[in-house]
Amino acid sequence: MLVTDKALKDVIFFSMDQTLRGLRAYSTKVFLESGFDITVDQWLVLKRVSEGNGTVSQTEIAEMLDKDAASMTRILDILVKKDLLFRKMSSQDRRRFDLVMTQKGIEYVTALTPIVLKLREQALAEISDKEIQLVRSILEKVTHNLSQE
Amino acid sequence: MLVTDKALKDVIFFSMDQTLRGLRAYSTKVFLESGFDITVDQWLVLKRVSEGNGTVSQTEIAEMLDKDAASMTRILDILVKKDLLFRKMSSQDRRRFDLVMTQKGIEYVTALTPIVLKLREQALAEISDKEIQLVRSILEKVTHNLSQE
DNA sequence: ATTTAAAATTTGATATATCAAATATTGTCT
DNA sequence: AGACAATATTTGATATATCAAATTTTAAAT
Repeated sequence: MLVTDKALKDVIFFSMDQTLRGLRAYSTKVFLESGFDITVDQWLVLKRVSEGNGTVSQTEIAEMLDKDAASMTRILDILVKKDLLFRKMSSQDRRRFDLVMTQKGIEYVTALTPIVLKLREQALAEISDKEIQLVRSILEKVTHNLSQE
Repeated sequence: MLVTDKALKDVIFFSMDQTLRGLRAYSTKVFLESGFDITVDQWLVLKRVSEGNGTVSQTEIAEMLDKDAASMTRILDILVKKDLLFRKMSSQDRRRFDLVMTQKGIEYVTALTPIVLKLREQALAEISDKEIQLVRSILEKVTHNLSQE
């Protein structure tokens, strides 16, 4: 039974995208209001760098975040320009850079981490772990469905 | 009880984003392999135009798709350049353009509509309507949670 | 009828994603 | 050692998103 055309609002992927865009916009706004001029993507990168301070390369961060190497170069350029981290050439492998936090970068991570946790809590209020698990299993099914031939 | 830091893969919003990006990339690939050089965003716009052929403005399409007017201008520029639609000045309101399909645009929509339905079916295989409803209700909760103060 | 406010579209600036091509450096193979 | 493949990063082109400012036209208010 071929489903006929649906209104966009009934397409679950459209709703997902809308919700995510809303969360992204809201988070950026909260960051800004808290005094931190940083986007969500920049935050994700900064946080991963801070977790492996001085030991992770651009490629490694890109893999963790499922991002393109080219995007990573550009996001890092911005974080460097904002004086939140810097590139240090690896002594073992001169192709790669180890990413190192600046003092300001560390302050950002220290201050933003609890803010991000609170944001997440707010977004997931009244939603049980069981429900989240269900959503996760559905996402996994979708990914699996697309990888099949 | 303040949740401590989580690995990214355990953050449900990250997983959602990953799944959506995968679906988007897969769809674009299928479009291309089917002989249609069009992105998912361009498709969404073209489809909405076709549904109100000659009677909808840029702002109206932008609202339906929850997009910025500036983005809409640029996506339409591309669709015009690809000869899939054109802008016709409205006789009632000279500020606005009515969007009109070209023959080629109509052919694209005719051919792509069943492809998109099949993609959606594939992505949602083995997922029940009940599960989709649950995901939808959770997305609504999230959106609601963010709009509260 | 003027002034003023609102609406539709565009444009410029900045951020991000993806793909392909280019560079520099390592690793591997024989 | 020398050739060739693989890896890390960068750069250019194109697509999209968001914000702010500008333009044109219409609507509203006095």
